[in-house]
Amino acid sequence: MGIFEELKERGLLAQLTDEDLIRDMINNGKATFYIGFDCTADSLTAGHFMALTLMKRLQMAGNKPIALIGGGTTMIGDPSGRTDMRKMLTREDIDHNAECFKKQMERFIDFGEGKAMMVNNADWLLDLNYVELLREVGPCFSVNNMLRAECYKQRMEKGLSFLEFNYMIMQSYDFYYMFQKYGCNMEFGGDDQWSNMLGGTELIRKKLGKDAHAMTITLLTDSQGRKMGKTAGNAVWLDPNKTSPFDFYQYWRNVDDADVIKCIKMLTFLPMEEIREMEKWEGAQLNKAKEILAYELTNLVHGKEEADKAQDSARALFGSGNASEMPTATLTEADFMDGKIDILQVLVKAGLNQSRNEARRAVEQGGVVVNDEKVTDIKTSYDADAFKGDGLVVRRGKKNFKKVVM
RNA sequence: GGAUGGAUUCCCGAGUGGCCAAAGGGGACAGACUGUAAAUCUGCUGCAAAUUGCUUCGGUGGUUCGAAUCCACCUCCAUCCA
Repeated sequence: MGIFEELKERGLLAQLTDEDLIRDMINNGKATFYIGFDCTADSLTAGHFMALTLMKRLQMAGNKPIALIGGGTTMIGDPSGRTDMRKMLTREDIDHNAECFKKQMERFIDFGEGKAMMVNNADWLLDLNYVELLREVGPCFSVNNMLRAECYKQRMEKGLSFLEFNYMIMQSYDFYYMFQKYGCNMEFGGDDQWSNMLGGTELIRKKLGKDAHAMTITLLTDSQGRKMGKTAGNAVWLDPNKTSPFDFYQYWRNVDDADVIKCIKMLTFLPMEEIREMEKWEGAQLNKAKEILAYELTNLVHGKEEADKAQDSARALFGSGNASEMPTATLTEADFMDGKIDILQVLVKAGLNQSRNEARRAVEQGGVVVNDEKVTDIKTSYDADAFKGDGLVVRRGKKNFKKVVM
């Protein structure tokens, strides 16, 4: 089975420009492909993770990946899949974000000599001359066609600025540029990128008379059709300082029954034979699959040690036994008033609640447990001594734990 | 440039002088039931020194005992005309 067949079985492939050609290319390691990453934040997210695994899979099959950091395109902002305009980022922010991306990718993809490349489109986009660019690529784009593209259609109602409208042209130019400079003959991207990607292949065909290919990855959505990799509107980050390995583990441990197998297929490197077995599981047995999914992904992103710790903690907290490892919050002298701190303050300081009002509600509704004892009085307070040594295990709701120490 | 409509809390959206921290829905959160799942039911959803006080309805000023609501100017957005 070639890599193409494997990708297909894992459900990763969405749209392709030419199935037979692409199969031949990637199965025989003839592809030099790129995936673009817009650096809108200072860490990659679980959403980018699938693209990273895809790069890795293709790299293992002998193809050469180019990770394109969108230092230039981020200046424009991609309107695809958005109902409103993105916040404009400054050049400094973008450069900083690009640096962060780079570090995170390096631990995942082998950027050794000739194996993979990382480039930043700021290097060629920022110095473009407007009139020259218009004359060079402008005639190759039909506004009529662009407006028909799905990514712009959605925005016709809410409004689309000229700035964003140009995003497709910038992305197409990237492909055109790298095709010539690096022999990049294929572009990968999320399914929402399809129209932008076709813009690139068209441009190459019109300008150079050559064929380039594009292929999209199925977006990872849950059974309700929502994009995965977000909790309450917040992204699940790959940076351990933004999303702790424990929380990362828990995110995947908590996916819907309906989504586990799909996630295992698309995101892990477990062999398909094993996955086919798991597909037969049902009911409570799926909990086992969720554990595997969470462990595998935490292992890939944070390493074996962190994955073990996360798994042990989770098992201890939700089963029985002592949780030696769990997210910890540290109090300081300043948090105490006359040597005491009340439960609401503890919840807020531990980051379990945003405000004292929220904490108050949690207590009143019976959702707060300290060292296995339910707290019913919002006036409950603790001495500093209580946090010395092992500290207190504070729980808000069923799944939020913090060990609070001094 | 002109005409019209609009901006309300996390999102959608009601409210057109006091009864408004602001209906209703969604989401989020908590409880029950479960398998750390889904569905369902219940509660809850600005902040705080908490039977009270403070801040919030695009922005700034004004009218009024009292403004999300009325007036002026400004900003942004949509639709139609150029």
